[in-house]
Amino acid sequence: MAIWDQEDHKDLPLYQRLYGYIRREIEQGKLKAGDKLPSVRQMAKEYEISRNTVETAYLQLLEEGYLISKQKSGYYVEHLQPDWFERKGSERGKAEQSEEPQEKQQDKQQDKQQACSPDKQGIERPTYDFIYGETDRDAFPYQEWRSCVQEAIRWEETEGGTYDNNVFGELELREQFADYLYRARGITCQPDEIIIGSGTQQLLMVLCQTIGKDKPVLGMEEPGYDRIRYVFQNHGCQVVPITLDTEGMRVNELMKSNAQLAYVTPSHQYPYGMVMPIQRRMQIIEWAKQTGGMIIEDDYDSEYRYVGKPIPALKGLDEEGAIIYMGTCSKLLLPSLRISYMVVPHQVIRENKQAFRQYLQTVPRFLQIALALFMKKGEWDRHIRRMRTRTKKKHQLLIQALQNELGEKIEIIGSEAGLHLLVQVKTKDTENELIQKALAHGVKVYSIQSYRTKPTESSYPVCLLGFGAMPLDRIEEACGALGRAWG
Amino acid sequence: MAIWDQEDHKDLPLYQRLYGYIRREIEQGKLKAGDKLPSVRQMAKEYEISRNTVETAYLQLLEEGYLISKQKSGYYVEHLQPDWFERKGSERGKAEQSEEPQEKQQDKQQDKQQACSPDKQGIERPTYDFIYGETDRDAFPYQEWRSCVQEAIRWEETEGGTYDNNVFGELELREQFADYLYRARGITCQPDEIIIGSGTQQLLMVLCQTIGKDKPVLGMEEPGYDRIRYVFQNHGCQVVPITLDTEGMRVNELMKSNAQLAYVTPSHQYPYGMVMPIQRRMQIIEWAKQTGGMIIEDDYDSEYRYVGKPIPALKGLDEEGAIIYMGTCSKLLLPSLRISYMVVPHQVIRENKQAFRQYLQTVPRFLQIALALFMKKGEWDRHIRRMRTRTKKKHQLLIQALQNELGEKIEIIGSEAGLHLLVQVKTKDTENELIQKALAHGVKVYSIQSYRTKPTESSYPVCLLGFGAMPLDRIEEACGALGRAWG
DNA sequence: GGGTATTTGTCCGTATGTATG
DNA sequence: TCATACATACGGACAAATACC
Repeated sequence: MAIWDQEDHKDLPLYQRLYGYIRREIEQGKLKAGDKLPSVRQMAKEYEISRNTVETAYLQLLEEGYLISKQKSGYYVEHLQPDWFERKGSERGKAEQSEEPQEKQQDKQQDKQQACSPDKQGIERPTYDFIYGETDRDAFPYQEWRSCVQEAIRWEETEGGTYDNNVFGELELREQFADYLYRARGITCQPDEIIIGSGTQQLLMVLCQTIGKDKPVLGMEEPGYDRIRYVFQNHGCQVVPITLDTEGMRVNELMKSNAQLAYVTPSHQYPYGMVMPIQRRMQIIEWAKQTGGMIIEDDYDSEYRYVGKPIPALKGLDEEGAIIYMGTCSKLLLPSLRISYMVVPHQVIRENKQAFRQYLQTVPRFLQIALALFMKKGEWDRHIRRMRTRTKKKHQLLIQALQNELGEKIEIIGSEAGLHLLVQVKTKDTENELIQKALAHGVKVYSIQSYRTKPTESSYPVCLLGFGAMPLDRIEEACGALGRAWG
Repeated sequence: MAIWDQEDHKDLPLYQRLYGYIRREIEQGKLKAGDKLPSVRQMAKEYEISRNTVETAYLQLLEEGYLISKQKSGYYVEHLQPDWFERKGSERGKAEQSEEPQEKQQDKQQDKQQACSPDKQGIERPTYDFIYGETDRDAFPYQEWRSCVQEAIRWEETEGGTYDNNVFGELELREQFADYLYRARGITCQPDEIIIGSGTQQLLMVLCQTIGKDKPVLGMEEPGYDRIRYVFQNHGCQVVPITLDTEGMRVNELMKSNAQLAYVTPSHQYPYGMVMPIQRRMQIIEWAKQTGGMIIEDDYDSEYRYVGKPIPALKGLDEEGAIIYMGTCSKLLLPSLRISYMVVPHQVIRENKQAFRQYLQTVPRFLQIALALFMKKGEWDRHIRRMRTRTKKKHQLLIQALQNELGEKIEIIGSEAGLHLLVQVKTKDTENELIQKALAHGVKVYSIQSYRTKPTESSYPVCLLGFGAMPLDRIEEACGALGRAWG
């Protein structure tokens, strides 16, 4: 692998990548005016590419004035006017500011409503929407899905007896989940420990109304997902915010609280994105052991990891049966499918069986069957692979584009996994101002204020950018607009 | 015969077989990271297939991250992440047995657990099952339903924008419900007063956590549906049982209680089946007016009425906005579809909008669209008529057969509507003995004990017979067996 | 160093069999 | 029976990358 190849788009033609590399070297001053480039033959040999490829790149640079060629001597870097790049940037900056005055009212309304996280009710559609929680519907294998659904309905018509109906969910699907969790997340569990439900909120409601009744104090990451917090609060739980450090939830704080339940996102904290390292994991399990508490692990994001090894679930370390694991199909398939699941330790199920059975299954049966078929046929695994490669590209491109456009002005937080990242902007603007400015340039980014129980003091404002639903080919444009908005 | 063809299923498409072959080669390490694959043309020539077939296979591998492509150079094997799908569930199969030899115990437990209503987990299937809550699947227009589902998925794929997602449910479906409620139930409401949810329990949970928070005392019919009562109780509501007379809930009792909420089934009380006459209806509305209380009207059964005029919903009389109406598709279509809805008065929605929005919609979107299509095409109305005549026949036959077989020994309660009736047996046997005797003759009938908060004193035992799912031509046989069991 | 032929990925339209209504 | 839609399979054409002389 060549040096100039590393960070670039793999799908560009060779000669263009080489061209881009050399151009950047020149623009960044690593190659100075008058420097001699390696000969075409040399370059070709070094990087094991054809001479013609090198030459095409050189010729393009020649045309654009980056190089000059001296006959029978070599290619040399041209003397550039010093402020050339700057001018290019500044002209663009001014051009597009005239767009503001339309949408202000709307957004003020929205702010009031924004007790809750991103609302999809927005009336006017921004040009670029970094929404979180939607998926890339183009990547979804609708064809296979349709055929699975068809097959499932047919199955229910002909073979689906009345009697197999199960409040925990269809056995076939629970078997598939158990198998997947073992293979991909390092969790060993039995199908009868799995409960299926239509969304994490709904499953948490069931938990609150069963095991949660005698555990009314919950420790939750601060900041953390508001829609989760509301569920607990609306059940009369006292939610104790536990702050974060770089390793995730501060278990020391948890220890000092009188919480009997803890809600954590160890694989990829929401929204900050840190991964809980092994020591901290041991520590929180130790907390559960000492206090008899239960841990709720929300693995909402697990399919998306881009660097390093996949992080096994916390649940994989659980030997005491103190962890309830929650997974979802919303991020991988379609959020509108409404299928989630949780793994509840045997003993907990046994002790609360009666309580769990009070609640009817909420996921349509044929849908469960359809998903089980989908998984059985390998479409699930296939889709994971597909989404991972697809999303990885977006992820890389987004980070690169952000750095190109805003460079030193921003810091990117939580960028190894998942479908979102945080951007901290080094500015005196408030978060709201940033969001408004972005919107004025047609870019919608999101606040994380509703994820906090207390407003932030100090430090620079932070915005959330979800890129799961953003088309690959619009990311650069979107970041360009963002650059103009904030630059 | 190609190599990659040997062991594979012959029925798979060519490109998928090639895809699977190459994938296995990579997973087994025969093709290593960085290896170059034969060019599309080479591969095509070698196996005598079209280039595009090869290309399709390569593209799929590309999407899923097994390969990377270098423009005009070739396809290469990607560096795989170490242990994502390595663990093929070999060990897992064995683990499953470690599970206690529980199956049998379970059922003994179950009898005790029957704090909850009929559980569909029963292992041995009785010859005749008067189960309640299932529908006649033979009557369901699967053909039309499949096509609606197909169309809905296709719609979501092509036109289903991200932005119309609505926590209350899809507008199209809410419009259809509003229209139906007006035509069939005498209810005038706006689509934006309707909230869709996956079952009455789930909708009640949302209610409990929103408007129910400051109304913690609920009056409920005694006896009444246990699964409803649990929801309220598990939310910390105090459930005050209000006894019945022949006109339904005794509103006088409700007046004397300090309830701020009342749960009623005025069209067809569950399980006793009486209809609340107009005077009583006025009375309960008056109660709401005086106390500022809210009424929850559960119209679970409304489509099935066999004698006299259809009874309009209580909600139709509501001028104060004090009634929340609940309807469901479980009884008419399939219970496993999990679609219900409620009509919440404008003012209540307004006052609690923020709270309602905390909860994501739980019914899959495509399913909502499918049902909306189903209704739009007139299939819903058609199906209602079909089911009504069909069920009416069953209903008449059942009553006649019961009287033939058991005549004076029994009294039939609540037999003008619905999908179930109660049979009171003039005997010294206990309810449990009756159920056991019936079961010994292959007939399963159900207890209503769990619907009471206090056990019955006095009077003869009562059993519940649901006939919605019982085939017409088996009713007489079933009653014959019941006659032998109890006669 | 230059020119040409070949290989390569990619995009296009088209024909066939099948399932559905 | 006919019409439609769809997945599958095929070959032509093009431009980029490479190989060869």
